[in-house]
Amino acid sequence: MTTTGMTETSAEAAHPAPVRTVDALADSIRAAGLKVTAPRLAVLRALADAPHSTADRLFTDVRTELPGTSLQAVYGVLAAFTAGGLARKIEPSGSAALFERRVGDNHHHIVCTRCGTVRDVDCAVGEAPCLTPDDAAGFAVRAAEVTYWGLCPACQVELATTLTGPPLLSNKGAR
Amino acid sequence: MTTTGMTETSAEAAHPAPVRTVDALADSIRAAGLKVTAPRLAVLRALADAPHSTADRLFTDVRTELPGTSLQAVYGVLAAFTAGGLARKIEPSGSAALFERRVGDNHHHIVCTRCGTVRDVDCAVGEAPCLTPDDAAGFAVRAAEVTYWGLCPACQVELATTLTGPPLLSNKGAR
DNA sequence: CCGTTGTTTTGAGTTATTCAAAACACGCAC
DNA sequence: GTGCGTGTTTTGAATAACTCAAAACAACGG
Repeated sequence: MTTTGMTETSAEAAHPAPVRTVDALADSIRAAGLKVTAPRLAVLRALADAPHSTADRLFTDVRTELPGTSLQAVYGVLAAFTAGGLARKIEPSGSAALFERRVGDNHHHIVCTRCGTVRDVDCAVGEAPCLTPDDAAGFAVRAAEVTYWGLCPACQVELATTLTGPPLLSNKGAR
Repeated sequence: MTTTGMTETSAEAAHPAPVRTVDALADSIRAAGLKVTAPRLAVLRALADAPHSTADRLFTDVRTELPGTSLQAVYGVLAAFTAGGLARKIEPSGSAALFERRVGDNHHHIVCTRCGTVRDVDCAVGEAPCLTPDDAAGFAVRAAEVTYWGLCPACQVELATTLTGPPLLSNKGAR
């Protein structure tokens, strides 16, 4: 655990309400051309509950409902999901990879520099956003990824009140 | 070296011509409030020669002119440079951290999904670019970082001619 | 129900990076 | 110029986050 918890606490409804019933989850897994298995269902549900989670966090979550699961299984499931378009992998600088159920929309992320919390941010520029740099140096651009860095509301408050300014970035498991 | 050569071959003049004379390099190090040492000079010069290099690549480069240098020293130097505003660290998904001499301007990067080459891209939207998302979810935004993904000119050619397609370097968000 | 093929477990390896203690050296004071 | 204090670098080792591979296992089409 190099950096922070980089996860969401709980009630973190994504814009499109995430599917949670077992059969709905199973359906989306099947729809991605994958076999439906217990670990996959568990990971997908954990992902619905806590977007922007690390593999490790998902592993812990999954273990509570499916104790026999291995970490490698979680990595495998996430790789399959990512390849199948069921999930998206993001890798903010300084943190382990985070996963979220992919919405197909192209949204971006804002990361708190202090506590590591991640939130979704809709693309300001509409559909294909910053997708066209002025000079792409001859590259055929396929995708653009924007990461915003800043202070989350909670950390703003903490910094404002706590004039005794100690922490700043890389605080431990402050969930 | 998990991925590819994530570096620049050679003649890769950054927009503002990089400083290369020993005393100029020394000056900028001093200006950052750091002691001038041989490893630091070597790393800074290597960085001028090959922007977007990994610590390991810089280590190799530095070794040719300063054989006694340790990898940890390079990491230390880069950390000091980054903290002192002499260099910038970028971490494209799937690759080790890359370093470049920071220009203070806010430019972004385009990464080839096939060979890993990185180029600078000026911000299309002017000074403070995509810095203001519509809804920042209450975050105090401090910075925005854009990463473009696509095919570099060379790889476009290779893919076009080599119809025998054994391509693709663990392709990222190619959607 | 059965076999095939895709998954998961088990066990081990790798890479990029960080930590810590001791040797060293830059550059200011004298 | 020389000595010294503090910042650097070397040396040595540890860690986090993944990845690889072989064997056990289980979905699901027939």
